[in-house]
Amino acid sequence: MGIKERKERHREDLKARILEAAKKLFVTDGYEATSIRKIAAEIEFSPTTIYLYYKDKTDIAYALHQEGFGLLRERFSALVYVDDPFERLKAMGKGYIQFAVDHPDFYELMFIMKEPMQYLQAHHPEEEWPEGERVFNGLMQTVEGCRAKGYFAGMNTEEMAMLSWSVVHGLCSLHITSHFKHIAEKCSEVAIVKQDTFLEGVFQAYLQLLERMK
Amino acid sequence: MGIKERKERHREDLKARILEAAKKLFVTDGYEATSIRKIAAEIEFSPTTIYLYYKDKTDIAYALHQEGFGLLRERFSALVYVDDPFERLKAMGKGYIQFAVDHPDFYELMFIMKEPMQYLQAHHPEEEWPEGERVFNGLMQTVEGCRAKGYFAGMNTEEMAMLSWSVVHGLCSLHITSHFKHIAEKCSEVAIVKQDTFLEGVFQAYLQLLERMK
DNA sequence: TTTGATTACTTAACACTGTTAATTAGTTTT
DNA sequence: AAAACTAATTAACAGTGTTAAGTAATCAAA
Repeated sequence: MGIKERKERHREDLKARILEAAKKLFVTDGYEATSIRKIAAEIEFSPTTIYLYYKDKTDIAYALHQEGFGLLRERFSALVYVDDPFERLKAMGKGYIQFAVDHPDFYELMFIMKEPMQYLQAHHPEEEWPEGERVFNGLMQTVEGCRAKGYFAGMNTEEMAMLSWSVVHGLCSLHITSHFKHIAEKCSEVAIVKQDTFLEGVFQAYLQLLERMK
Repeated sequence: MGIKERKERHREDLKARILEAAKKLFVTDGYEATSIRKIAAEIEFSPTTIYLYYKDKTDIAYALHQEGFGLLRERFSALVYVDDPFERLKAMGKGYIQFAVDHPDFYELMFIMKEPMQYLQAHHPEEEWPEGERVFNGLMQTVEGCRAKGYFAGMNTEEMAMLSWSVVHGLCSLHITSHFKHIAEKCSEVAIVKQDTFLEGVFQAYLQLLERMK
């Protein structure tokens, strides 16, 4: 029967198919609504089969978190051709925000939720979040490049990189959790029609601050 | 009609007792682990009784969210005596961060989780998050005061206030979700021993940026 | 005073959730 | 052919938020 054929088809990369199904449900319904049983139904397996390939739900969450970082790095990879470090820093910020707007669910899993980070701390205590470090190192290099060109005189590279991240993360985080919306609507009197325009505006204000740091 | 009033008082009392029990469980076990059944057990009532006083769990979440804003405003109320607006802006940032460190669970409910905001949007669509607006207005006034003293020339007040908020929220958010930790530990080579010191350091870096904006 | 309505609360149940133990079917190895 | 190993299953546990239906007690009107 067809059932047997299906079982034969992809048995080796069943782990990959589980993640694929999880991702599909996750991007449409969100993480909380993506249950083990729904994932199992999607790939037409028993719910408990999932546990033969993933330790628990946070394990899947971490795998999706990694997928998200793949998407983010893909976006950032285009920016290596921006020679001027300060221009690159600006472009990274813009790209980061755009990523959060385009993939709010992934962003949530990567930077807002506690789940994957707790999983990491519990199961890989020495590995220290490689995905995050990799991206952060890229940011640090760019900040370092800015300093070499005379920007951010007398400031610590790590702290400056962390500050840059905090600004854009603060914006993205408040945007996704819809805190931003409530405030932005109130400020609409000053010709701020669209929410994204305000988001962009605040980021531009930050760039103005940086611009004066040469 | 004295009886009716007494009954009403009793009713308000029970509603308050439910919230009190919820808060107790919430600060010790966190929001997710605070179940309706546990709250009910705490006040020795049936679980369904909760629903006679609160619409659903998000209703309780919003009430706790309001409690949190009470604590935050309490903290901010001491800062009205800081006359210089720029000093007050700095003090507000420091106070905000300290609040997040002292009450991470409340902070999460107020600024990180989607739940209470979604509840607000669903049940009070026109009220527009009064707690948030009230605090944000205080921030805007302070920024306006800074501008009056020559700071932030040529910059929009709303955007500048939003930027200030985003910076500290970004820091607090990444701190609470323990993203910060993983990065901070990596940067420990540069004599950054404690996590809070790094948190403070990044905030100081932001203040340095602002300082040069006069 | 008795009847009927209202109030405050409870019990029972639904439809889920993540997760584990025990069990079956199928394939290898001995 | 028997034993061992593997992959997937069924059944079950302990919990979740939430709703419908039922039960006592209290109140107002006849």
